[in-house]
Formats: sequence, structure tokens, C-alpha cells
Amino acid sequence: MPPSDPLREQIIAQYDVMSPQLQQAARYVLDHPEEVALVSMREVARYAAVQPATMTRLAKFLGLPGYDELRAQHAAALRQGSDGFAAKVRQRVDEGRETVASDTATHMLQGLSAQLAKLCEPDSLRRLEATADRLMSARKIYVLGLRSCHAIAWHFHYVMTLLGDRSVHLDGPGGTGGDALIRATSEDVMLVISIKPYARDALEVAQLAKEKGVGIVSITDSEVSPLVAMSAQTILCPTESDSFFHTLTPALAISEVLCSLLAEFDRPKTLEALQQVDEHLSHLNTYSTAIPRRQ
Amino acid sequence: MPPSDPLREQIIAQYDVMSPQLQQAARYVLDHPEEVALVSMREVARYAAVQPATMTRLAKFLGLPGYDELRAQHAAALRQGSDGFAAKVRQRVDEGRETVASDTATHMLQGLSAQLAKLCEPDSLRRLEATADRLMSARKIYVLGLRSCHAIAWHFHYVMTLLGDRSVHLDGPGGTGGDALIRATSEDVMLVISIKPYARDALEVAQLAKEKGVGIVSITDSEVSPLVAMSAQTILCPTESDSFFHTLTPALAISEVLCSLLAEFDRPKTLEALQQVDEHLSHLNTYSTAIPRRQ
DNA sequence: AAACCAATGATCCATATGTTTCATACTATA
DNA sequence: TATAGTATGAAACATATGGATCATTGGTTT
Repeated sequence: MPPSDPLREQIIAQYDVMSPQLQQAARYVLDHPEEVALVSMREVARYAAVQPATMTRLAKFLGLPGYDELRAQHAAALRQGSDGFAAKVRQRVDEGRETVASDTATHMLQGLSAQLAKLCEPDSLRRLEATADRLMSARKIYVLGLRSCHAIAWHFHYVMTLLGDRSVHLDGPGGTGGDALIRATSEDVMLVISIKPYARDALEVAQLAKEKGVGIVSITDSEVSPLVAMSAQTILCPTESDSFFHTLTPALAISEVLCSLLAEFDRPKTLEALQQVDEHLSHLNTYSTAIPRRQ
Repeated sequence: MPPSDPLREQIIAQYDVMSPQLQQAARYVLDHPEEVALVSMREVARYAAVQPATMTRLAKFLGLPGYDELRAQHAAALRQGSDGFAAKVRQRVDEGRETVASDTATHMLQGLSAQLAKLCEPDSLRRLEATADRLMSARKIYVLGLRSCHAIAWHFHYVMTLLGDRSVHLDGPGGTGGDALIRATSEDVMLVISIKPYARDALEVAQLAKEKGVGIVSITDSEVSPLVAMSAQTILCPTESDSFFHTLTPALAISEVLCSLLAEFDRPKTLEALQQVDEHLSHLNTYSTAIPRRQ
């Protein structure tokens, strides 16, 4: 339990001034915060051997509008688990009161921030690692992401291009995207990115690859995504945002982490490859730091 | 998230034979187990966008006596999860260096999370809002992002495409990307995305547009980026990561927030446009939820 | 076309919930 | 001892909740 819970500290601080019954209630709340979040007030009162009204009185005593708020706070604490990082983010939400328009922005960004923090959970990390391992041992990496997931697939492929020539982006004009699979073998792996609603074409191409013996790994949004069943490894990314659209930011973050893990797997080779890219692009005069003069 | 939860596995196993509404409910339950434990059934139903009765039906479908049992099981999982989590963390600490890879991942993800949280600062929010305002009043929005920023530009354009036809992506085969600017006027705005190293072509096209009177807004990485000087509005995004590569996750997040602000500006129109898209794509049979059968 | 069936939505119901009110018991001060 | 003030318990209240019922829909089969 994180000791940095403001409500808990308040209860402890005011404990001495409480009446005996309030103390008994407060003590139970302190000792069993999960129960407060999970069961009804009357039940908590029964466990604490206290009248239901006492729980309400406790909440009011603490300056809260009612018992519901007390439970809500315990629920929030439980939701975030021991992830102190997300807790800090959440804390800021209540502080700031800004313009209406930037409220939307703030909510979205803080939500995304929390989602990324959550990706640090052991389960996600394990999946990341396993997927990276699978990709490392591949001869070729076919990257597939259609429609909304195109951006993620493209970027993953772009970064991988900087590291070598193992990556093949399954995307081409006139529906020729899948053609690169012609010479795919069982030594290869395909990274499929797809979120709800799942593009039919992506599923079909992935299925085709699988039947050719290509190993499938995926980034998708749910345990019941059709990709899960056909993948050797899957990384789950949240996509909810309080806007009209699903967010791809967590998916991109995952993709970038995967690239990093792959790059770090062989640092010397990575460094060499990057230097090579630098030289090549500087010869092509690709980059600039000044506003171009035009005549 | 404990992957070995019998109830979860049962839901996953039976997911395929559920009716669409049940699937929708089940999907939410799988993706948000904490909410099931913490809030009322009706609220869960609201979040999952299903009828309250559907939640009851889901519980019965799973062989449980009622929804209460479903919540009880999730509550139990959460209870043991909260103190089980600390144990897992401790375990990881004891294991020590065994998982170097997930250390990298954790660092990256937490760093990204912090960067997104930082974007909520007043200055960033002001810039976001100003940029969104500028984009709203535009006749056409030309979107330009080359090389590493292509993914961001593409995704912004993709989302804007769902909302209407104001967006034009400046990207084409054979170096024809800038051609769409032929009919650009001073009523139009160009959104340029570029980070260091700045692609020379992007700067040139932007400069060309500016000389045609097109308003420039940009997403870039520094106050001294060449884009700042030529832009009416600029949003700064961090790009540092402890990997070899610059991260584009914050830039994507910003782009998504911009899209949301634009969408929210005219909710009725947005909803109508999205519905239109839905119909169109469903007629094209674009999406699927099942693994495609192949013969 | 007709008839059936499962699936979904809308409505109603009994109950449990959080809160309030009121009466009683307790304690401290004069 | 009398009394004011508080703490506690019991009961009543409006409401929200989970569950059940019935009508409607949409797709299949005969």
C-alpha cells in the first residue's frame, strides 16, 4: 500500500479526535481499504461492527460530501494499484482548472500518459520481451498495418530500415501489398498491427502468411482480437480515448520500444548501421537546418 | 493483470459463440476487469455501450447465477491482485539483472508517459488551442511530414479524412507530393511536422506554400527549429528517448489531440460524417472480426 | 412467402443502498 | 443533581440497482 495516500493520512491524523464509533469505523477503513472500494457501505459497516450511519458520519467528518466519495477515492487508489506513477498523474487532474477547450486536451494527454505508464506492468513487459525475442531471430520481418494502423506499420518499418534490410513493409499501390510474401519462408516473422475495427484485408494477408509457415506476432487491442488466435506472440495496447477516435499513441509507443529492443540487441551493429545511414543521407543532402532560400 | 484467471479464460474461450451484443459486453469486461469490480452493473453497461440486461445475460451465459457473481469474481481477483502485485514487484527485484530488456522498456515507457504529462503545461495547451483554432478556420488543410514524420502526417490526414474532405496529404509517388499546392490559396493552412534532422524537402515545400500566402502551423521539436520562424503557430513536442532513435510518440499524441479538438468543434457534423464513413466502409465489407477462412 | 427462432430493446418490479431524521443514552459542567 | 451538548442507535425515506418480463426486430429455414 502506498503510504502517500492523502486520504489515508488525513484519517490517521484525525483519528485521535474521533468518537469511539468513528474510530472503530476509521480503523476498519484503514485496515481494509480494498473492502471499502469493493463492497457496499452497509456490508463494510457490518464487517466493522458499526451502524451504517456511522460510515456516512465518518465520510462527513472527513470533509467529504458523502460515503460515495470515500469509496470513490478508495476505488481510484485500487485501480491504479501500486503504480505510483499513474497516481501522480491522476492527482494533477483535480488540481488544474483551465479553459474549456484545453480541458479536452488535458484529459486526453493525461489519459495517454496513464496508459503508457500502465504498459509497464509485468504482463505487458513480458509480452514485449517475448515479441522482441521472436523478431530478433527472424530472417525477414514483414510488417503489416492497414488503414488506421498504417502509420504504425510504416514507422516501424522506417526505423527498421535504418538498422538493416530485414524489414519488408507489406504495402503497395494497386493492392500489391501482399506480393512481397511470395518468397516468405518459415524462417520469417510477420508483425501485424490491427485494432478494432479489424481490417479484413489485414487478417487475410496474415492468415495467408501463417499458412506459409511464417511466424505471426501482433500488436492489437484486446484478448479477443482475431489476431490473438493466429499469433505466436501478442502485445495488447489500449486504444480508448475520450475523443471520437481510438488512439494509436500507445501502439506507436510499443512499436518504438520494440525497435529499441531490437537495436539494443546488437549495439555495435546498430551503431555501424546508423553511421552508414548518416553518411548516405548527407551525401544526398537530405537534411537542412535553415529556412531554404528561394529565387 | 493475471493471465491465468479461469473466468477470463472462459470468456475468451466462449467469445466466438456469443451474440454480437454479448461480445461487446464481454470485450469490455475483459479489457476493464477493475471497472467490473468497482462500479455498478448499469454503469459498466453504459461504458460498454450495451443494455443493462445484456450484462445480466452475459453472466448467465457464462453459467453464473447472476451478474453479482461475475462482479464478485472480479472483486476477488482484484483483492488478491492488489497485494499480489507488490509480491511480484519484489520478486522482480530479487531476480535482479535477469530481465535487462524489460528495464529498457520500462524506462522508455515511463519516460514517454512523463513527456505526455508534461504536455499538459499551460504553455503547451495554449499552443495546442491556438493551432486548433487556426486549423478550424482553414478552407483546406495541407498536411506535410517527410521521412520519420511521415507516419504522423499520414495519420493526421487519415483521421481528418473521416471528418470531411478538407485535408490534403502532400505526399505522392515520384516526387509529386507538392503538386497539390497548385491551387492553394491564402485561405488555406498547412500543417507541417518535422523534427531534427529537418528534411530539406519539407522545409522547401513549406516555404513555397508560405510564399503563396498559405498559413503555416507546425509540430516540431525545438524553439530553434527552422519551422518556428516560418509558422504562425507552433507546437513543441519532446523527442528524446533513451534509445538510439528520437521518439515520435509525443508528436502523435499532439496530432491526435488536434484531431479531437477539430472534431469536437462541430460535434453534430462530426457524428454525421462518422456515420457516413461507417456506412460506406460496411458496404465495402472493409472490416471483419473473425479469422478469415481460406480455401 | 410463411413461420420460426434467437437476439435485442424497453419496461416494470422487488430489493438493497446511502442518507436523513428522530429518539435515546451518555458525559461533562454548573 | 440538573442540564446542555454530544454520541449513538433505530427507523423511515427516496433512490438506484439487479433481475425478470414482454414486445419487436432481423435473419433462417421450410
